[in-house]
Amino acid sequence: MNSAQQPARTPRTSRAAQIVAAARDLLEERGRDELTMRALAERLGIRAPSLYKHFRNKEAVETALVEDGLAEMGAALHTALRKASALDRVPALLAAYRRHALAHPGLYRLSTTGPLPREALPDGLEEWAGSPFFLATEDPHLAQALWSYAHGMVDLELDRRYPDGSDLDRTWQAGARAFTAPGADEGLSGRSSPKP
Amino acid sequence: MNSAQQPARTPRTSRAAQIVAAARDLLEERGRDELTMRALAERLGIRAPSLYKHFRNKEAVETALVEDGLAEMGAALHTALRKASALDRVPALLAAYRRHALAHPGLYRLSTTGPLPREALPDGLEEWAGSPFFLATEDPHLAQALWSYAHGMVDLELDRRYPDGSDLDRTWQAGARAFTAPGADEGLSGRSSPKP
DNA sequence: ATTATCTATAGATCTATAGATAATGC
DNA sequence: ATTATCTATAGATCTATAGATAATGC
Repeated sequence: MNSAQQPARTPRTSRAAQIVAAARDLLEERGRDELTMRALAERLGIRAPSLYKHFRNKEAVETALVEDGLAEMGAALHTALRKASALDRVPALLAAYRRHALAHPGLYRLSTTGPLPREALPDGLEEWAGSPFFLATEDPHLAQALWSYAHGMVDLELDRRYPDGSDLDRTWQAGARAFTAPGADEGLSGRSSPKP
Repeated sequence: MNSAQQPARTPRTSRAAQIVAAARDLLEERGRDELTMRALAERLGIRAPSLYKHFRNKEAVETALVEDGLAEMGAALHTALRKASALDRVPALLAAYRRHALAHPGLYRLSTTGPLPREALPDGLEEWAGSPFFLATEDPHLAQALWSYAHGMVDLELDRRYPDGSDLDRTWQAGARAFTAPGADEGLSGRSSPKP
């Protein structure tokens, strides 16, 4: 299981890094639909066609953002696990997941919605980002379920799907309890082992 | 808790119903971005401006689809609960949720993604559709967590975010076990009660 | 009479390429 | 020399309104 090093990142020229930074600001401030090549250029004080000297197309800009999103979420989760006591791994992981996602909702959405451009991402990044869930539980299927739970909570919270007055802190707690209850970890003893 | 009658639906002229049916086919066959007023008209053999005699705008067509999506998911879940034995409620509910969502992925996505047009939906429909989760567990917070789990699983499955070779049947089982493990239901005795 | 449809069109976008010009690095 | 930027523009869309014409219901 990959808990060690973060995989190597795709190199970026400094101009490309500036463009990605501006794209990210735009994404967080104005949302995904308004992340257009025109708006991005305008924010950088250049004309849209100039962007194409740095990125092949719009998708390449988005892929760079997805890469950042996965890497940063992975870093947040690995850090949370490292700091947690052995008994508190699941709640610590969930808290870090929620905090990170809500702090960067645009990037979270971009990197968790729709098809993942796996060919264009660094090898191992996706697995590394998800591996904390597999380190926090015994059974890999339970790990996938836990990850799905965290994603579902964040997704619904970002979309304001919970009724007004919901006490989401307590809902997160209830989920954490379910995933750590005695017996949650048991059952079919892990025959097949899904990866993150 | 609203487990009884499905709330009254918004009335539709027969032509409006045909338009919604065509919109739904388009949504399932070609996806959300390709659900345009032009494509919809073309599928019906008319010109796009004619649609505006039946729906105020595109959003109104989408709201009608969301209404159908919630009502049908609610019906599927209520039926599943009704048929399940008292001990099997959680797994039965999860199985029905998954089956229904995967059978109508376009509609599922449309009705669970982005802001919900609550003002334009029938009163009580959203609550009724979600109430089965609250009937399947004791603690309302656990119910919200269970709902979130189901949504997260479906969302990631539809987006093919699980690694190749994942045995999702077992992942669903692991989650169901977690939410029914002894102790999952316990903890803070329900002080505040979120609604579905 | 009323309703459904049509044509024509306004008004907004977007992504991306081609080729010219300005700025920078050796 | 090479790289970054610019202007100009092709080529696709979309949603929605206005006003004319055809179809339908009393």
